[in-house]
Amino acid sequence: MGPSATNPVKSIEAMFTIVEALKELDGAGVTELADHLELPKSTIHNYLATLEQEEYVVKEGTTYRVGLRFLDLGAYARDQVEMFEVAKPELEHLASETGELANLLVEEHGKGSYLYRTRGEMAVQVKGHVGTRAPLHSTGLGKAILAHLPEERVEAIVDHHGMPASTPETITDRDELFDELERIRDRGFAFDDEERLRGLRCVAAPILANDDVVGAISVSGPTNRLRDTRYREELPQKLLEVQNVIELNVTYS
Amino acid sequence: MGPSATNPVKSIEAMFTIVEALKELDGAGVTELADHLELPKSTIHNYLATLEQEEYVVKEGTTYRVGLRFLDLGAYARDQVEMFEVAKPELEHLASETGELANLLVEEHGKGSYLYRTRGEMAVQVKGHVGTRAPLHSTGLGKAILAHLPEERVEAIVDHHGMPASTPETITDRDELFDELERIRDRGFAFDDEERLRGLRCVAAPILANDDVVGAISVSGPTNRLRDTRYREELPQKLLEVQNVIELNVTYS
DNA sequence: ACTCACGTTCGTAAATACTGAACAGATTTT
DNA sequence: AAAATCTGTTCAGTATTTACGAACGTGAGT
Repeated sequence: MGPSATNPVKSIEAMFTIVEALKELDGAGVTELADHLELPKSTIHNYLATLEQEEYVVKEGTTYRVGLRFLDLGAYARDQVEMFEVAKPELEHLASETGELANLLVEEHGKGSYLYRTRGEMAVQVKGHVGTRAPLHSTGLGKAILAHLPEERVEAIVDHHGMPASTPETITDRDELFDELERIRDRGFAFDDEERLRGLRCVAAPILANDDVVGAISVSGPTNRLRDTRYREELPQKLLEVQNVIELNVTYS
Repeated sequence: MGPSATNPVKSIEAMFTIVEALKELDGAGVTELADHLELPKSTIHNYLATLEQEEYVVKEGTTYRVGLRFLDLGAYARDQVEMFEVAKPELEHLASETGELANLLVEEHGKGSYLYRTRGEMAVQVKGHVGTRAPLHSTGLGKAILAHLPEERVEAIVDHHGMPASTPETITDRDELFDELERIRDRGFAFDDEERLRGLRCVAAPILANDDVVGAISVSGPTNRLRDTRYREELPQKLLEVQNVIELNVTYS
């Protein structure tokens, strides 16, 4: 799962530490970053100057910021996911029909990456932007994916990432997770009842292409609006219709 | 414009060369990349292994691909641009009202970065994804931005990037560009008559916040559909309405 | 069974990145 | 107005680290 390089290029590790700190701090100056990371000013300066030269970081006066060039690479990576272009309009349809938030997630390095999120009329304000990574075991989307991954991969993922609780409802027991995954396989879709965020429910379905999971889609909204038959039947049905359309278009293209 | 670091970290330069090659080749193996970049296999291997360890590159069997983690940084950088959230729904409105392609561009490092593109019913198929970078002098969006940048910055940008022709219509003469920029300032918006792509016309307007350009919006479509009063009056008017809404929301927020 | 292509490991020579101290601007304090 | 204190930046030497070729391991194809 977490393959560490035998001869890692340390400068690259350091660089990402710096860029991620720059993100965390919402931009920072040389001194501020040096203090934060406990590294010499001159070192930080060299890295930032290099990153600016490569145009991956922007310098505004005395503060450095994460640059848009990462969006070039990131959006490229997203477009490489075949399903994305097909799923996008379908999710928009789903969001506007349900009025809630519709999501698309894919697995990478044992975590989930949101490829797309689109809001319906009444949708909750989303916290994480596109590209955000989330644990698989504590989201409906993630569970839908795990349910269709080979068992040894699921084992490996859980071994490596653990099962940290996001809310009191998060599944933190291994056996319980495997039971849940079986239920999801039987049922064809997953529920997420405040397992990731308090007050947020979610219905999710996997996207399969030739028996391989390529991602998952979901609709999420506040618990008080997602309940009874709307939560249990209506939304799942709408979701499965969209799932079907996407799968058809992905498989034959 | 192109500030080269005094003590650049060469490994970082090399890393981006490798990642960008990986993008260009749409994923590649160690040997293929080594041949392409004329570097030893073992070197490439160390870089890719490091990038994978940091989860910025994905390994599928024997080929390495640009990973979605770049999307995390990229989407973050995009969300940092205040105007983005405000402009997004307005552009969607613009696209659906005109049926054409609506765009949002900001300047960074003397180039334009597309932050958002959304298609109306009849919109041309876009070639570049979000995040793509384009020259400023040869696009309507770019010219709209240049027109409101301090003259010395425009000089510096042109000095550094030159004025390469994309089509026969591209402005390649410095004086001609400055004349055009003045026309754009007087008029309040820019035309792009196949200067970037043959057969594609475009109307663009700057977004100003406290007299500073923060970006530009546009509508673009095929020349045969964008002509006469639709091109000269209708679209500009719609564009300026949207510009107005965005500027109001950006300035007071 | 052999070959060929691939990715990977390893040890070392040589390049280079890291560092603290000194420098240069800006801004704030006195 | 001078001084103190921020800021980012430069510099040069050493010690680390990277880059490299050759050898290795693995799997596919013949």
